[in-house]
Amino acid sequence: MDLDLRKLRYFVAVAERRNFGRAAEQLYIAQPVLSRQIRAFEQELGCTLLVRTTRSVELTAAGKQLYEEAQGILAAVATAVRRVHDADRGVQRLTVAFSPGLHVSDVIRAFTSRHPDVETDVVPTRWWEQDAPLRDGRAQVGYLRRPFDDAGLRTISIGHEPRVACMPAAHPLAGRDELTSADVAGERLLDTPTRRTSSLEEKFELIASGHGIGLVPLSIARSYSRPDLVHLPVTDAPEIETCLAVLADRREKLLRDFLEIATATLRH
Amino acid sequence: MDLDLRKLRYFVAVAERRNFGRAAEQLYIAQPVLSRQIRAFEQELGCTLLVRTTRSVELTAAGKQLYEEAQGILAAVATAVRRVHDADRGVQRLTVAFSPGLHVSDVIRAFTSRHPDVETDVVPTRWWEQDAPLRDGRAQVGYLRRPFDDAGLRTISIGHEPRVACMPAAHPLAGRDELTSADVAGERLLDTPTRRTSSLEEKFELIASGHGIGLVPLSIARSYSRPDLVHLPVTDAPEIETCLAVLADRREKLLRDFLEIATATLRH
DNA sequence: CGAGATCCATGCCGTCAGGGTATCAATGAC
DNA sequence: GTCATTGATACCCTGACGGCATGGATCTCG
Repeated sequence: MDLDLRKLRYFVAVAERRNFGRAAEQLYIAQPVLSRQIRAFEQELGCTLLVRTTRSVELTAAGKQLYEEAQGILAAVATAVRRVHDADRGVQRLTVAFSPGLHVSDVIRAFTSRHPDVETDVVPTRWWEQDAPLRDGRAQVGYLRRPFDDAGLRTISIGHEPRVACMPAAHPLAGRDELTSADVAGERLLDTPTRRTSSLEEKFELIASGHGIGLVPLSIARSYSRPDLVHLPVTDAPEIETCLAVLADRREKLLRDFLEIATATLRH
Repeated sequence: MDLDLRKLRYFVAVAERRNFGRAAEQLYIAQPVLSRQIRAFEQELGCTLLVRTTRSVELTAAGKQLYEEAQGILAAVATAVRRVHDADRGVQRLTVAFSPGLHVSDVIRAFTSRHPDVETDVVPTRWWEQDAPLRDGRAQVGYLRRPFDDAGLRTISIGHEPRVACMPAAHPLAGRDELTSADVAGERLLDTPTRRTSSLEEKFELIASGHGIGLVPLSIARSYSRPDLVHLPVTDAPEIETCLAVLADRREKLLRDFLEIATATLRH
């Protein structure tokens, strides 16, 4: 829970050198200090990180895991500090999250041409937690595909796309040219994405293995075409919605500008 | 640089409450302590985070930025601790990075059916730094599309895909049915992805605006089709390669198993 | 096999960061 | 003008972190 970054850095040094003395030297502290700190760290975490003999130091499974996690944490801290300094110098920054298959470059370009001083960045989301980057502060605005967890989010619909029904090639309906929602009403639909059952790809996996049929946006169906699946237009299905989303309590001018530019850009 | 997580938590508490007294109460420390800690934190960072009057506390731009960054950092720390405990209890874990447009579910499924005890996860990469998740420990194996920075990586080619030439609809060659590499030899090619100039989308942007033509994998071309771009097969172009990549010094059995299953799964 | 080298752990000590209490100063409410 | 609220300052104490000296274990080498 309460993890100390200093001790984490110490651990990383030992993990990389596999030698307390050299690590201590590199850290500009005395070796006994390092021994104690690492031991204290292990006690705080409640598990052994290193197997020491007088001749060797090896990582336990927990130690290996921690070493991997440490990379990301320390990198995140470093970029955080840099960005805070940037912000202090007046640099503005906007990060846009986008879900698989969505295109954001038009809007990013329009936005940066209007705000050349603002640092922009994009970050891909995972299909089953599209809202995560917005909620944990990695992004301030998202291009997301419904449905997603929109509690606490303000959303603006920015486009529709036909849904197509996706089913195994061997499915009774697969021979048809097009379907109506009445046709698919009797079928088992795979719609709600959950962590375990469906990344986007796994959704197609489930469909291919006969667990049901899916209604997916046309562009996604096109890019994920597989020989064992067929896609059929559903003539009267409600179109699928693409949204802009921001945290509901955000009111910054920069965000308003982005939303305005984004919605304006869309009507070509 | 050397950021203290305790102080970061303190800052978050104040940022959320916008009140030192309440924040201190929530943190179970005395209010004067909190005042001093925050001030020390500001001095360490070298910039002001909060504007205090006796009646109100407001965030500066730097403070807002830090608050956003803090969310991600503290979340990352929490999951790191959880994963270390899991690893200590013997839970194994494998995270697969995949570049836009690649499909990993077949292999993930095959792998999890062989190793039901192993926690698997996938993480999308950004087009212009496909190797990043491998290098910072967020993933142990990647499904990447060449070219990427493979220094220190071990790669296994797992597939080829035809390249198609992508150019503006107004381009002289756009009327042709297909091209040879001789046709594109005289053209300005946009190939190396760099941070500023090209996310995948921005690459198409550049192409559309006449900065050159691109050679892209067929499946990508299909999913990113736009009215102002045309895609033409290049009959004799070398096919584009999809790779598995792992850090060169990784030799874990789990990784070897994954690579084996992955290569076996691919030859259907 | 014994001497020396190497390496991590332990004991003991000093310093300073972090936490507590008491109190002041500034501001807004009435 | 009085009082409540809130952040800052002053002063003290405890304990974590660092240093040094040294012990104990193991490997190497003659």
